[in-house]
Amino acid sequence: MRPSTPGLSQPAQEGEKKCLNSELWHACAGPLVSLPPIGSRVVYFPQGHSEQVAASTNKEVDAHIPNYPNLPPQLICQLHNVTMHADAETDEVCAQMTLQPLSPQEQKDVYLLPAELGTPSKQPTNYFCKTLTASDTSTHGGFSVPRRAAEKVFPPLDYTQQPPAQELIARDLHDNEWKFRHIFRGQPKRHLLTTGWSVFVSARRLVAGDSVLFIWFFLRERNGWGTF
Amino acid sequence: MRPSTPGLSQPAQEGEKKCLNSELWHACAGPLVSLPPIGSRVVYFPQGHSEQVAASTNKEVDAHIPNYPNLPPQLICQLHNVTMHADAETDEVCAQMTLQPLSPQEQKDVYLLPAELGTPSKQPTNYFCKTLTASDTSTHGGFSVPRRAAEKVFPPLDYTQQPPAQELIARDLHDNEWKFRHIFRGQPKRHLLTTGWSVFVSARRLVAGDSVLFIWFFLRERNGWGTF
DNA sequence: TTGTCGGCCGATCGCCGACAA
DNA sequence: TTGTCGGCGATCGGCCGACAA
Repeated sequence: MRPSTPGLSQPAQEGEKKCLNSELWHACAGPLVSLPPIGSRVVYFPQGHSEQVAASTNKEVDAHIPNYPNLPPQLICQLHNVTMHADAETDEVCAQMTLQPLSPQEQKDVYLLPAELGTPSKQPTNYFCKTLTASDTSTHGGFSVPRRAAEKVFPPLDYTQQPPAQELIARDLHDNEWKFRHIFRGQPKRHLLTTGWSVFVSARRLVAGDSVLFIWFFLRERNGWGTF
Repeated sequence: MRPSTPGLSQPAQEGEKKCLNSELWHACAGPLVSLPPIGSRVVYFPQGHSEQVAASTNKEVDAHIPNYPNLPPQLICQLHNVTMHADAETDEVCAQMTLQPLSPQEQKDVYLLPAELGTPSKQPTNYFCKTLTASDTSTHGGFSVPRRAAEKVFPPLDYTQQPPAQELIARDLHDNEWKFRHIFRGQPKRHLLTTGWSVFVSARRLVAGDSVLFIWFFLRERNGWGTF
């Protein structure tokens, strides 16, 4: 979670769309990350923020990032806005917060409410994560869906058809839409994603070892070998 | 030409390689751009540099770029080093200069030599530039070489062969090597680049309307509709 | 002179079950 | 249960000259 420069913000998303993306965002961020509610008070550490920005942009602090020597080491602020973001390339998630410093008088005015301690993030239960194999990412075929995963998070197939198959429409963190043919075939029978899968692999430049996360019909992919 | 932060520099290239790249760099920069010789004195404008960096990085000056209010509007400097650069994606060229401010006494010590006025850049004559057509960039075929261009800048073909053909090895601004099959065929006869051309087009993500510039056996491509 | 196209052939893609780990 | 492979049909890439602008 990388809070960005105070004072810059983007319009918040609203309605059902926000709820859905919020769940996907939290699934990617993991159970240890919780966001404070809007209106609550938070502590801002200018020095830590400055160092973090320097580290993440590979620039020297003194050369490119202004530091304000007369700022106190920590500032009590009120949280005005939170927006969730994800890197277009890697799907790394971060949150952007608009903070307003409180005057000493304002700090005294309000007591720390228990609600401001932050609510633990709600983790989705209907999801599965798989590390991609060489066969999954090769151009030779599609994606092998682990059986329990398919039964848990995909819509049920009509097993009276031969073979049972359906079209899945998934949406990633950036609201891009992906279509996959989901089929149950072979001997022994197994779940596969065929048509549409290779487009996704090449578009997101996935390689063996990367992971994909499916939540209901939403998905994201993640680079590297990390686990949830 | 975008001079970068003073005080940062990279090792200069030497020998024949530098000469070749220097010529290619000047061909891309155009006839209006000339570089001052090393050791000469130049005037540095901190305010203009700061604004230019802000514009090119789309950031606000006051938010991310330190300005030094007690700097004079212009600084007489001595040029210690010049290195030529090109954007890895677009081949946009720029030069990086190491400048050292001169003390008032040092400024008096030397007279402005005529040599310091800068030598006009030497433009290559053996080159050609072509704006890519739909056929040039489609996957259906190769690249149509304008006849006069082929005769002027490509090595002469052996017309006793049937058809006359040869392998061209070209090197771009970044010292990447590209191989093309150059053939003279068809009715009426014309020069074409076939094998190897599509690899170049997809690697540099060229589309119709982009331009390519060939100099002897060296080449670069340029995005957009600009002309030389 | 050169941009676009149909023809054609080989390479690759991608869906299938076989098979074994 | 699922990762990899051979088989094979469909699609695409890319080289050719025809033709016209």
